[in-house]
Amino acid sequence: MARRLVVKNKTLMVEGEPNHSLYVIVDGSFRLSKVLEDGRRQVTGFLFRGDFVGVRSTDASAYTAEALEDSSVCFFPHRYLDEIAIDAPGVKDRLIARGQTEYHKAQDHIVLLGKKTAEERVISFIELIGKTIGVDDDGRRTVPLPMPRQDIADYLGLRLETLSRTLAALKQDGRILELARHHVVIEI
Amino acid sequence: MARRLVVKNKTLMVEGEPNHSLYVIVDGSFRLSKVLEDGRRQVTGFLFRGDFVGVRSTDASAYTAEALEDSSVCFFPHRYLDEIAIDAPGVKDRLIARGQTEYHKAQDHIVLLGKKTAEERVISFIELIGKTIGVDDDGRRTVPLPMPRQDIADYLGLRLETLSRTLAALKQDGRILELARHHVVIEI
DNA sequence: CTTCCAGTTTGACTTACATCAATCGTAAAT
DNA sequence: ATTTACGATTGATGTAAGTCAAACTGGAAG
Repeated sequence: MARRLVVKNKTLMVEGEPNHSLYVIVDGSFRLSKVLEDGRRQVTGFLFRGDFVGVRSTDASAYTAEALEDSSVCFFPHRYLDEIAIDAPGVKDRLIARGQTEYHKAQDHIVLLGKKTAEERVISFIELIGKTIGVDDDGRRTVPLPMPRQDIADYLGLRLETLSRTLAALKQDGRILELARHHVVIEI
Repeated sequence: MARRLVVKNKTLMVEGEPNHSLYVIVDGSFRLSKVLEDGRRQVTGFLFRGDFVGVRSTDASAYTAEALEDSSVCFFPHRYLDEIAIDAPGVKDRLIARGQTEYHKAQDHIVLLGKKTAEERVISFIELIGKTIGVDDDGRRTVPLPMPRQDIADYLGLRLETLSRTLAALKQDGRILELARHHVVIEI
């Protein structure tokens, strides 16, 4: 099981370029994104400790994966993975299960983008990140936001000004207890 | 390989209810959707001949799958599928590959909802459906639209009035050659 | 400690799409 | 052949979010 360190803003995988390894995030966080020809960027997801990326070998990755902070990953070249799978039959079942999990997350993202208002999107986002990497203490949950506002806006399909105003409004009426650049605190 | 007929508007699988079979669409078409508690509905995808649904056994399906027209499917209960997979080792690889394909389609949908204008969404939709079930003839592609306008609007994250106006505008400036309830014709 | 500056927030104004409300078209029922 | 009814279209108006622009902030560098 080889390890690799990925420093902040470096890519693990680039949209359109080949990738022949499966990665598991051991520590840190990543942003997944796709860009349209004219440069508009959509952030399609964030990865944290325990998440997978690169489940299939491909000559043209569907998205770019970039480190939001200095991070470390485990990687398995697919050609070795096939050998492992022969000895450990459960591996493929777990890859299928993982793929379904990712697909279901994508579907939730689709619902968020298709049907929710700006306020609902921001609340859903905080809850989503909070569930994954939030830290609970005394009825309060501190939700780290390792990504810049522009990334959150691009994930939520909002302009960053709208995101900023929405966060301010949520703080204003007490639905966010504490609001800072790299974290928010909410009630559980 | 058991067959099953599904008449128009009947469900193959219901959000929140258990499902223990893998289905392959043999003929016809299906709509995948999820609803929020307040009834807002997001159509997350459409399935056509050759598509899979129900890749994993689950006690709570992530979405509802309904027939857009009288359709037929092949189904494999997962408990039999495991036996098949032992004899045919390639099966699981194909399921993993199929899962990735679905995930990539979901990512394209996310980009559409997050970054595209109403006009771009409608054009992307027609091209997407056209690639899958369009019929080409003499430089023209007839794209069947087996689903009602409301389904298309819910897929594109638009109101149906906006969809209708956008289609009319595309017809107006010749980007759609022919526009009818159940099909459009475009240049290839 | 002070300056710098990218990231963020706030303000003023605009717009794309939503909403509300008729009206139209067409395929099925009488 | 006429009526019905539901899906689709069109029209008038409203609004959430976008755009453009200026001001603020807090960590990094000197």
